[in-house]
Amino acid sequence: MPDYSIQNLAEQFNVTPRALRFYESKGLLAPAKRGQTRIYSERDKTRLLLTLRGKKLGFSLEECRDIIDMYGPSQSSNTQQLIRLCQKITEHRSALLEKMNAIEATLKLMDDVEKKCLDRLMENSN
Amino acid sequence: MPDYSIQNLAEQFNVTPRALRFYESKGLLAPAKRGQTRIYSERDKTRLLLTLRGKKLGFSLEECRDIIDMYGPSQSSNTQQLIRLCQKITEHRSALLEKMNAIEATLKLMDDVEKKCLDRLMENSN
DNA sequence: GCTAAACTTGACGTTAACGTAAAGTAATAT
DNA sequence: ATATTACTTTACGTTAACGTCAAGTTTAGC
Repeated sequence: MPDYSIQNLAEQFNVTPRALRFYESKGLLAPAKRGQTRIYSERDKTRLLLTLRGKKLGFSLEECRDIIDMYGPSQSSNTQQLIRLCQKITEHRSALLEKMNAIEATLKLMDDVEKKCLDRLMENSN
Repeated sequence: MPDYSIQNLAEQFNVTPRALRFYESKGLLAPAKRGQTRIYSERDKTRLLLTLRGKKLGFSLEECRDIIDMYGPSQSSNTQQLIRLCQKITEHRSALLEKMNAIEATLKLMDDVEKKCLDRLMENSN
């Protein structure tokens, strides 16, 4: 199982080591340590991927952490918590669907603008 | 054509008057003024909608402004600028498509987690 | 054994997106 | 006429998400 240095992982995802330490301080990552030095596992890599994916969608780091923590192998066989998880998933899903709608609306708008734009370019080239 | 007070428009979109003034200071809105008082038109309302839509998708206010300004009735028959606009649309579109992919990936992940969650709930209820 | 490179932990600085409080004005109700 | 209410500007406060030093440690090469 391949492990990564902080610099290496940072480069893979095009972020700075500072960001990785910051994410750790916020509970998003929890790399192993050999002495003082951080060692990132595949699990950390996956969590980082999910974090950045969440960020791209406009979620805060705290939201990302909560979501990722829940989706992880929480192993909570506790019925109450399982139900909570299902509820959270439903909430989160509708938030994502709203964003989808926003994207689709924007894409449509952009298509219109692009058409008008191209039309004018045609006229101008006469 | 219906105009809106700052309070009214704010309520419609569930934001604060402070936010509207802030958006104005950033060049996103430009309401008319009767004396000191702001009067928001349909155009302002539309721009606000687009702003909030952009925000929901994780764009900064500055990005929102740039995008909205370009898509607006810029009336620039200037060929150079029309070409720039088309390029910007292409860029922006690929950014949106990336977000779509992120959403779809997350939705899939959530479906998986939900299934496992429901499976466990079934077991527990035995 | 020494230096340079890569790592570490503080700690303060910065930007974005507003919140909030102060102090004044303008319209409206009584 | 006055009090309340809704608006205004100005300005400082706040949170998130890091950037940017400063100062020390550990590892790798020679």
